[in-house]
Amino acid sequence: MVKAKENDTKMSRSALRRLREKEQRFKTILSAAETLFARKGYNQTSIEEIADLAEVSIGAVYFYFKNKEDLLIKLMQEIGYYLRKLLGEELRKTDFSLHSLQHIAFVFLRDFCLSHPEKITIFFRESVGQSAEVEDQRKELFIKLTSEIRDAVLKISEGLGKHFVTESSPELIAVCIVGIYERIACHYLLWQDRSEDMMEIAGEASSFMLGGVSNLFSHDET
Amino acid sequence: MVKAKENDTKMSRSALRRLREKEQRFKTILSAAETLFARKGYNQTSIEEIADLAEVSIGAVYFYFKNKEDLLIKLMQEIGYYLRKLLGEELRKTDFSLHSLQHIAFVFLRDFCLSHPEKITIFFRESVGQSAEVEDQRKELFIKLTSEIRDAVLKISEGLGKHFVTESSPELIAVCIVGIYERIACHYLLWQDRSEDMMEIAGEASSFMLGGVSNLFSHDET
Amino acid sequence: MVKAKENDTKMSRSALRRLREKEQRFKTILSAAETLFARKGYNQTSIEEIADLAEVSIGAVYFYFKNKEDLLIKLMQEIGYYLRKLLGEELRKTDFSLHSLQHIAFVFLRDFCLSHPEKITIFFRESVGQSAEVEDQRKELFIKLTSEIRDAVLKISEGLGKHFVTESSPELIAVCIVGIYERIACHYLLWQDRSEDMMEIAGEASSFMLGGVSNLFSHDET
Amino acid sequence: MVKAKENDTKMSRSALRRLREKEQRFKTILSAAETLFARKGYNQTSIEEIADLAEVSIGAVYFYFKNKEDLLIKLMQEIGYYLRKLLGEELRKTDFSLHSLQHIAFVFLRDFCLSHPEKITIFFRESVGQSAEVEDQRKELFIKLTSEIRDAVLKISEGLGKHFVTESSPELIAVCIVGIYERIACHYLLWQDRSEDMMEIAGEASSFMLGGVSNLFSHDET
DNA sequence: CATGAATGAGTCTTCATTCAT
DNA sequence: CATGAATGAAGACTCATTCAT
Repeated sequence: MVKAKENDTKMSRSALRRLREKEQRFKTILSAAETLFARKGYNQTSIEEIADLAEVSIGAVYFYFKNKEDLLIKLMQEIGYYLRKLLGEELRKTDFSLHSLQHIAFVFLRDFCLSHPEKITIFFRESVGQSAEVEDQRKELFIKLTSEIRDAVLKISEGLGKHFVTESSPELIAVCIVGIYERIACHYLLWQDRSEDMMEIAGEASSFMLGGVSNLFSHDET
Repeated sequence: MVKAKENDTKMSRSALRRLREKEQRFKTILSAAETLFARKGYNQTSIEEIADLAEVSIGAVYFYFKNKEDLLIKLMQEIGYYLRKLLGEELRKTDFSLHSLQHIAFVFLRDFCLSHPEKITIFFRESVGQSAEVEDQRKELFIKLTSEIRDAVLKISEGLGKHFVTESSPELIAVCIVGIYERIACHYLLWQDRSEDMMEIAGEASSFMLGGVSNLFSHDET
Repeated sequence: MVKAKENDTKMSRSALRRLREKEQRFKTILSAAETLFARKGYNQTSIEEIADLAEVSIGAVYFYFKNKEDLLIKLMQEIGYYLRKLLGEELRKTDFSLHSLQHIAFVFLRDFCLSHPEKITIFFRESVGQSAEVEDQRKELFIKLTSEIRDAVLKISEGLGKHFVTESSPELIAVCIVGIYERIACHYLLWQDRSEDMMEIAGEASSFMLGGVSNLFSHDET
Repeated sequence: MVKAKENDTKMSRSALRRLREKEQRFKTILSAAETLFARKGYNQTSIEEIADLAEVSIGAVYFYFKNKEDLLIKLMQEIGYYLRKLLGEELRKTDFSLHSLQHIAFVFLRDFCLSHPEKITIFFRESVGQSAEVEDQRKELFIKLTSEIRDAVLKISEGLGKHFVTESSPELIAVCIVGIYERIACHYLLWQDRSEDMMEIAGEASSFMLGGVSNLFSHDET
């Protein structure tokens, strides 16, 4: 009995280790893909190159991922998960003032864009125009982000005791905010390397954003 | 002499006709590429399909265009030329009031996005992440658009006798405006088909934009 | 000694159980292969699928069978063994009249073809044109079957006190008989599903067969 | 006018030559595939090998044939066309006596099997068990052959003023005949090389066949 | 100039087989 | 013995591009 128990523990240990190793492999391959997709572009990267960088065989890539497209989709999911977790944490801490919107935008630029240039490259460039499935993934993530920002905007307005000019204003505001920060990331980080000026840019951008939001508050109360 | 002249005239006539035919061919092929790139995607479209749709031979495509990438670049140039002409005309008519900014945005959505869905598909999706050269073309167009908007914003501020908080504000404002309208086009036209609501959306979007611009006006002047 | 004996008995018991289990495993895997080869085709079936259906690991398949080809060969051997046992039993019961030939054919169609559609699929279709070794196996089985039928035909002719036109007639007769029943199985069972009409078909087929055999009896005696 | 006509003729000439060359290419590639499929087997032959033997590029193979399977299907069609033309000519010449059946069988063995060993290899071995589409092609050809023989048998019986035991007898007879000659071809040509004895075998085989046919004639007529 | 047949490098993908645990 | 992750050779197939006619 005792021995069996010991065996059990032993097996569970080695099984756990195997599981950990599998996850590690998965991550290593995904990370290699991320690096190469960002560096050379999705279409210009071959599975063989990914396998080489991850120091595994071609077959291993296909053991962990259905095909090349799957790598990109999984990468998008990971990016989406990371980004939404990051912003979600900030949203949860928020005091529902306009200031908190500024803070979230700031976090997006500093902790996502500046810290993970490969991720924005993939999200804003390499995942565009590849295939219907990837496009769906992209669209879904954008829509989720937009609706989360819309909800935050709505809550902030409630916190301020204000209404918007129309019912659909919060969504439009969210779309505008997403657009602003997407373009800032592309313009100042992917195209020009203005990393050092980013915090200054972020400041003005949040002024712009807040001006935009304020302008859609309804004035017909009290 | 006379004969030569006759010949000259003759040649010039047929030469002109040939020239016209050549231009026509060029346009037909480019138009076929536009249609297919927008419908099936750049990577999923083969030269043969383009030749078929344009009712020319594969060789003809290569006579008028260096390679497949060249088709996309020429298409981007055409789109860029068209868009800048469209916006340029509006900018020239402007009275340099904030209202004129609204008008330009309106024209962009109505006369470009709504009227040419294939063009925005190519510009905002199919031309992304393809190759360094296409990316450069995209970047260049974006930067030109941005700087034109920046100049307009600057002139408007001068017209209003106002300054911006920093010297780089006009550029940032332009980046934000471009971002807002790019995302609106993607979100409401490529992803959701909200063509009918577009004018309403345009109204709120311009409110947002104007609020953003106003918020970056410097307040330290008498 | 006693203890050793006890141990021996013990080992022999568990060894027997193990042996039984091993045989069971072997059969389970072979049966899974049979099912899948018949359903999806040999080339379209992967070892993994066989392992899955047999509820064993890929490694287990390779423990019991040298390689994929070996599975097919073992399957052919099993089919051959089964078929020859079936026909052999009938041949042993025979009274060496022409009637017994009829009976054997009948047994072939009813107890082999109708009862084991997967076996005829593999024997008449999936084992064809795969590899030299499989082809050899097929050939060997066909030749054994043919020579058994030849021997039966010979004995029957002796029983009837007749000779054949040439010495090689019995073999040719056997070849013809095998061909007739192979094609009947393919035509009426694999291609058309005429299972219900099979017994009627069998009747006429045996008339044909007997007519063929009779026609090769030599007439130059007494 | 005259010149135009000349030009026309010229173009038509070179166009014709091109057309001939295209057909030639097609045949060369198909012939290379036939040789290799028969020699090494369908699965063991790569497109590259076919291209090499035909002295064309891999791309050329794909220009003329949709894919590897298409090569096999086209080959089967060609074989089927050839075989049916061969037998059809004989059937047309027939005097609708039992003797003509013998003749057709003889032609099949001599002019098809003996003269085109690669064709029977592909038809009786390499086209078996490859894919649903190839199997359909095979089946269709077999069924056409069978029904042609059935019709011939029917006409012969009419010529002899005889009936068969059942309405479906002619079809069964055709199935048996096809089976007999298929197996003879496999047994004596593909497996054993009994080419020299073929004519002798053919003689006995036709005796067998005729015996079989006669045995299915109905006896209940005056 | 126009044609479209021909090229062949480049990639993805499969899967039988192995072997460390 | 059993497992199943890992291997990597092999092959089908694509398609942008060229060039002889």
